[in-house]
Amino acid sequence: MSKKLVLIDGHSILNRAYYGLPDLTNAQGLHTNAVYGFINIMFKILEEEKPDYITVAFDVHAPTFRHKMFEEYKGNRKSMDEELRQQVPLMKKMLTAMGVKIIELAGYEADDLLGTIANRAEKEGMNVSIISGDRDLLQLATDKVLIRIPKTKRTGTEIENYFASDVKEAYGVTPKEFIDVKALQGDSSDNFSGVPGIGEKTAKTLVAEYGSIEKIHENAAIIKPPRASKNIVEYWEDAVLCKKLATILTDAPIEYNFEDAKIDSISDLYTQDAYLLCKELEFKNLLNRFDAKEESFNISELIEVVETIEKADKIFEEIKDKNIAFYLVKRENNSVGQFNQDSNGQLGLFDFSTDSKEDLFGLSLTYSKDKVYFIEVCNGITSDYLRNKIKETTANKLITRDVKSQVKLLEQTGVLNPAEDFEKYVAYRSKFVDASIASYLINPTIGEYPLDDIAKSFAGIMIPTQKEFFGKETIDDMFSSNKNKAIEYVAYESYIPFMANDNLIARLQNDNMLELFEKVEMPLAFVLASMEKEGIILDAQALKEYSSNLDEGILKLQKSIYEKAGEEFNINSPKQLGVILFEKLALPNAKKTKTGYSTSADILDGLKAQYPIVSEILEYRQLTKLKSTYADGLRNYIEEDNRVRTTFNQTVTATGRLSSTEPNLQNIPIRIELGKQIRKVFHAKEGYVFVDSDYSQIELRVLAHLSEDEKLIDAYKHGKDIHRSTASLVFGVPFDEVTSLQRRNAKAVNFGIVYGISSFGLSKDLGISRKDASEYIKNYFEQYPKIKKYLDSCIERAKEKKYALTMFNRRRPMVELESSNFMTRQFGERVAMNSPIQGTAADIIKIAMIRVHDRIFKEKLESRLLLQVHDELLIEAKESELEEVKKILKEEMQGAAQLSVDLEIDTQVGKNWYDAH
DNA sequence: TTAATCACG
DNA sequence: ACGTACGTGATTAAG
Repeated sequence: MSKKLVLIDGHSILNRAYYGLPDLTNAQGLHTNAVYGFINIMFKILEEEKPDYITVAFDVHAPTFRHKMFEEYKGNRKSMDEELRQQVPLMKKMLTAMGVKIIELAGYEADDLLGTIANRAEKEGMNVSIISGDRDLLQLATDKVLIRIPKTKRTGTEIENYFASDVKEAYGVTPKEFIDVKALQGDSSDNFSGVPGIGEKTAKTLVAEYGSIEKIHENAAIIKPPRASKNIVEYWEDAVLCKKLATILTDAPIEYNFEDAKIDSISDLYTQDAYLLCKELEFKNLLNRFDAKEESFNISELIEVVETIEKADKIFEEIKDKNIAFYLVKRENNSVGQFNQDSNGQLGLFDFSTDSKEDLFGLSLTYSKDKVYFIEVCNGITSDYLRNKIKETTANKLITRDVKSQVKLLEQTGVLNPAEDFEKYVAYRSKFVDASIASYLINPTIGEYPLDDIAKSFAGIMIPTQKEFFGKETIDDMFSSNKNKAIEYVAYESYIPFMANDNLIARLQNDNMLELFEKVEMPLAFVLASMEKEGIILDAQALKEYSSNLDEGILKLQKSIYEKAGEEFNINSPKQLGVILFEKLALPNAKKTKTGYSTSADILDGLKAQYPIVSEILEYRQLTKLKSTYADGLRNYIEEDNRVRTTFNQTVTATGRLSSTEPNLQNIPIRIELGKQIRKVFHAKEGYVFVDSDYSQIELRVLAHLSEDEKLIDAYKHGKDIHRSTASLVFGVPFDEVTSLQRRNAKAVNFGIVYGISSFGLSKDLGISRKDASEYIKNYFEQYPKIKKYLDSCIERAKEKKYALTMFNRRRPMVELESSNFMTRQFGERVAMNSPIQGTAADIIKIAMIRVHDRIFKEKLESRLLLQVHDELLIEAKESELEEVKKILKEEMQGAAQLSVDLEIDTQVGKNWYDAH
């Protein structure tokens, strides 16, 4: 049987894959989509054809012979995207790792090499498949050489196949004649124009009839249409050149030995090197193909289930000052309780009733690389026994994942009270290492750090994702349906952090973030655990009344809007609303979004003065927002002790800020009075008051410090109104004569500076022309030259280092700055300016939180930190401790960082959050 | 699940 | 000529 050769047009397929797939990047920010797509196409072909030989041809970047001839024609050939360019060497590396033969030759395009090798192979009696996205290659088709063009469709990759007969059938000309067609017709992508007046159709007809441009030329006198007849003579020299350009060489002087391209089976490609590279590039799906090659890692061989207290005791005794990794496995159903539903299906109060005294399934414990213990809650091994053993252990480090949840489980019964022995608490706290927080610091732009990612990136171990492992089952389900499998997964929970630890710490050290990790993020997790456990009182009754009051207004507005619209529709649907406003009522200034008209507040704002229906819609939106998100939304989170407990997420934001979910207590209304009223339902418990402190303009102060701009520093040192001071400088008026409009504009400029200013953004915010906005910015930078210099340096440094940096060495990887897309690059520049400022402010308040929290415990106070809202801390303070708490907030918030300007805070006290802010 | 909108710093 | 302010999360509609 004849042998089979697969030839791949490297750049063409890489290009196809690049444009056919969404942008993919790995944790290091390498773009990988083209490589990924290429490999998928290649394996699909290989599996289908099972060839004996495989070779990939690439263009050489130096100008090639044919390319040189094109040069004058190809002046505007589009340069390759940076994201794609980066992937060319990566692709070659991957192919080399897989042992796939690569050919390239200076002076020749990949086409020429493909043509040449195909020609030689055919002469040796082989069958050849050429894989390319480029139809020019159709000229190479014969009855032994198959041209295959992959098309990426929604349903997957489909491939068009052409032997010589198929070319004839599809295009009406033979492969050789195909060249002549192209010579006449020209090629816009290669940018040569062919013979004027001859397009696709005429070219095909003529070539089909006469067979070549030479024959057409000979018969020029009699061919139709007349303009073709005339032009073929007039532009004959061009036509000849075009034919030469369009002809793919089949005799390039390439050294090539078929034996070098030989593969015995597809599995030859699954090498260890390729495996490691796929792992580095995070090609998860591809890794499955390597299963056979991979030395299989099977955790079940390492697991020992411990079911007696004697054995458990012995294990804990063995631990001296080793590192251990642990993970307490919670019973979801029992420990959390559940919401009751009322007759309307509304979620109501929280039910804490539970059948079992035990809230844990057990403890997953690792302290060496070849053993994982699962100590099960049974036979006298209680949940509290496990908690106490962890708390009392003399281990050096306590490695875990999601330390905040683990700490909350450990403190369930309040065994370790920081107030009892503060020093002991701090020593205990400093032992913890959280693998997810470490991963977050190393790359904060991912937002989630599942165990399988940590395993892959830092322990070099492939494990299933949680979803792959559990599917739709919960851990509780699995413990009852397939206990061994459940134990297998929770074994990973301690084993992976244990195995990843050294790499994580080394990486943090290498990136100068070990101090940030140990002194800020890890202690902060304990502070957050305490805050989450405390919760905050919400008055459900008051909330209900507030909601009913909103209902009245909403109904009224709804009725009036329907009347003015002349029909009933869903006001909440931007789609329906857009049609009513901009089609039925024909309002001006319609702006399109992807799906219809934009009905956002900034569009509607411009129309509300002329159209009463618009202001009613805006008001309706306000009221329904307040009702659904806040009045009714918050009510569902009230637990039976009247408190709401948010979750603070420490590993989501790219800048280092916290976020708050379920419910989000960082976006409670304040800007509009009606919304602000909601804060009255957040109140302090009996005998306590709220003390609320917020940093005054922390981001601008951070900017003053980082930029060392004397004028800004000076203004703060003299306690000047900063926006007025900016207005005075930017608009060139004496400080005392600044108008309120000037001050407002200056304030917007100051905000803009922090966001990474653009004239467009500023003009939109202020409703002024872009020209005026540019003028403001220009003046600003003239007055504050060091700020300009500083912001420029942020971009420069980010470009050089590929990350932005805060004062406390927090990093934000920056991939946008290298983008080929203008918009993305601009965004990258704004981010490079904003991240150090927003991030440093985030660092400072985190430090402040730890200091405040620790002072409270050191002084054995009963006041507690409840909430953080980016630049604000809310404390529930015992009335008798009020003065001390105010003192603590002032000292610890102001002392959190030493800047060249003082950190100032504003503090207010009140029985509820409305009065305290 | 995604897009649009709007609440906060 | 491009088409944007930085960082979040919840709700709703609609595919």
